[in-house]
Amino acid sequence: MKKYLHKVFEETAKKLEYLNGINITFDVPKIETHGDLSSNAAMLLTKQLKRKPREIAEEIISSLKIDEKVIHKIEIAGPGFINFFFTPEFVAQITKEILSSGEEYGKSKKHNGKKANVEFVSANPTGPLTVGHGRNAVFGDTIANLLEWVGYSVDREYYFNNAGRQMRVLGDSVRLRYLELLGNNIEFPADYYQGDYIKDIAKSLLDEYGDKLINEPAEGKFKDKAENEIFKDIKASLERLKIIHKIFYNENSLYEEGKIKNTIDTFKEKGLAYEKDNATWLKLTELGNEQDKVIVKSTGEPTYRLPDIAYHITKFNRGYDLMIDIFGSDHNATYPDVLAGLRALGFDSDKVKVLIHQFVTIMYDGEVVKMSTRKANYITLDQLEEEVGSDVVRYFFNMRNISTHMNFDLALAKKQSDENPVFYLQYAHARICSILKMIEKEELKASTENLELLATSEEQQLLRNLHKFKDEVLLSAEFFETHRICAYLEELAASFHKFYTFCRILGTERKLAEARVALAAATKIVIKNGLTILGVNAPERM
RNA sequence: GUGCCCGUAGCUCAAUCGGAUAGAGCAACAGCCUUCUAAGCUGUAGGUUAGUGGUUCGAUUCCACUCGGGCAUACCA
Repeated sequence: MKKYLHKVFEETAKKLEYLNGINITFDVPKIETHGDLSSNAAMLLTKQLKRKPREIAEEIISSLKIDEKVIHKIEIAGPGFINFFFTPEFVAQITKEILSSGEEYGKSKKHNGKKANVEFVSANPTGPLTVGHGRNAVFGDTIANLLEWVGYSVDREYYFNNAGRQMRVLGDSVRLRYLELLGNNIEFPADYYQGDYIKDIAKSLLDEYGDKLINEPAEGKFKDKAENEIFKDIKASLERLKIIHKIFYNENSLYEEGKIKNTIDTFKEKGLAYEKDNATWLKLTELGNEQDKVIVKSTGEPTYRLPDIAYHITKFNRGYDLMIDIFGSDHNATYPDVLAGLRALGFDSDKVKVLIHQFVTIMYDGEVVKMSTRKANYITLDQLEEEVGSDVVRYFFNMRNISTHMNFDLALAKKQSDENPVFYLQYAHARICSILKMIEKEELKASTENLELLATSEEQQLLRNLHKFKDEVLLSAEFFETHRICAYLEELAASFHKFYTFCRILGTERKLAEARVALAAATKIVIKNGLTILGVNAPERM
C-alpha cells in the first residue's frame, strides 16, 4: 500500500514542487475510521508555505492521480491529515504475494552484500549462565536474526577472557573443594565461588586423578578443567535456546598476537597516550570525553579499555559494515571511552552500535532475588528453561523494550504459563494448521481467484495486518527492537482469532470458502515467519 | 555529587525517529461451544501518562526543574 502511495506522490511532486522539500511518510492510523494510511505532509508544510494545513491538503489531493480500483476515498481530517482508503479488492491482493513467497515472505534485500557482527553473551567462564544473561543472549540472537532478514550476512560472536584474577580465584575454588574431598579440613573463603558446580568439577577431577593433584597449582589443571566444564555447560544452555555462536574470540589472543602492544604504540605515535604515576593514560579529554583514563596500569597490565579497543580493531579489520555490542547496563560507562579511542585511530565508530539492556529483576513470590555468580544465589538460565520452556524464555525476553527495567516473578510465570502471550500466537498457528488439514477432507483448496470476496471487517482487518509485516521487520531491524515483532504478532493473532470466530469456512459458499482458506494460509505463513525471527516454534498442533 | 536508563490502568508492559479518542495481556465482573481447536470470542470496569513549568497547529514522546527507582562513577572486567 505504501509503495503505491509513494509512487503517486513522486508523480505529483513534479507538479507541486514544495512536496520535494519534505520527507513524506505514511502511517497506519490507530483508528479504523481514519483510513488505511495517513499522511501528515500538509501539516509539515504549514510553516514553510505559511498557509493553512487543510488548504494545502486540498491542493495536494486535487493534484494526485490515483486509480479508483486501488483507492476509493481520500479525505482531509482533523488538523490536516490526508487519509487514504484502499479498496477491499486491492487490500486482499497481499494474499497472493504471501502465498507465493512462503518462508521468504518478509525478508528484504535492503542490506544485501553487507557483513554484520553481533557480539553477545560474552560471559567469562566462571559459572553457569544466569537468568540475567538470558536477556542478553536471547536479545542478541534475535537481533542477529533480524539483520539476516534484512539482508546482512551475520556472524554471532562470543568474546571471553580466560585469564586474570577471576579465573585464578575460580581455579583455586576448585582446588580447595578438591582438597576438601580428600578429607582435608578447609576453610573456604567467603569471596570464592560458592556454587555446587565447583564441587562437581572437583569431584570429577578426583575421579580422574585420585589424589595425584595435591600439589597441582590452582592455575594448572584446576583452572583448565573448570573452564572446559563451564564452557561446555554454557554452550549447552545456549543451544537449548537455539543460540549458536560462530566465533569464540579469546581476549588472550590479542596479547599473543601483539595486538595490544600495537595499539599502545599507535596511540603513542599519535601523541594520544602519555605516562603519569608509572601508568599509561589515554588522552580522552582531547577526544571530547570528560577525563583521561588509564590504559596500562603501573603493574604493566592493561585495563579493560585497551583490549576492548584492540578487539574492535580486529572487527574492523575483518571487514564488518556493522558491529553490534550487546551489554548489560553495568557497562554503560565504559563504551564511550572505547568508541573515542577507535575514532582517534581513524575508524568510523558509527559502524559500532552499542545496545544496552537494563537489568532483569528476578522476583520470587514478590521477593527480589539478588543475583551473584560468586555467592551462588542465582537462578540459572537452565532452571528457567526447564521451568517454562525455551519458547516462553525467548518470547519473554524479546517482548520488552530493552531499555525497560524488567520485573520477572518466577512464581507467577509458572502459574501463568498457560496464559502467556506466546501460547496465544502458537494457538493461532495451530488452529490454521488444523483448518488446512480439515479442508483436504472437504475437498476444498486455497484459491486466490476470488479474493475480492474477502470484504467483511474481520477479513479486511486481518489483511491490513498482513500488509504491515514487511515494514515491521524493516523497522525492527533499523531500530534494533525485537519487541515490535512481538507486539505485531499479537495484533495479527488477535485479528486472526476474530476472523476465525466470525468467518466460518465450512458451510460457506465455495468461492468464498476457498478465498478464506487462502487468507488463513497466508496468515499461517506470516505468523510462522515472525516466530522464526524470534526463535520461537510454530507448532502444528496444541 | 556527576553520567546513563526508567517512572503510563491493581500487576506486567505497548503506543510507528512529535500525531487524531493513550492501547494490550493478566487479575475482576457479565455473556458465547449439537458445525473448522473455548489455550478462543463478545461486552463491562479500570488513567490528572510521578509532579510543575516551557517549546508548537499538536507532547506519554522534546527541554528545564522537583520527587522516586535501577546501573555506573577504579591503576576490577
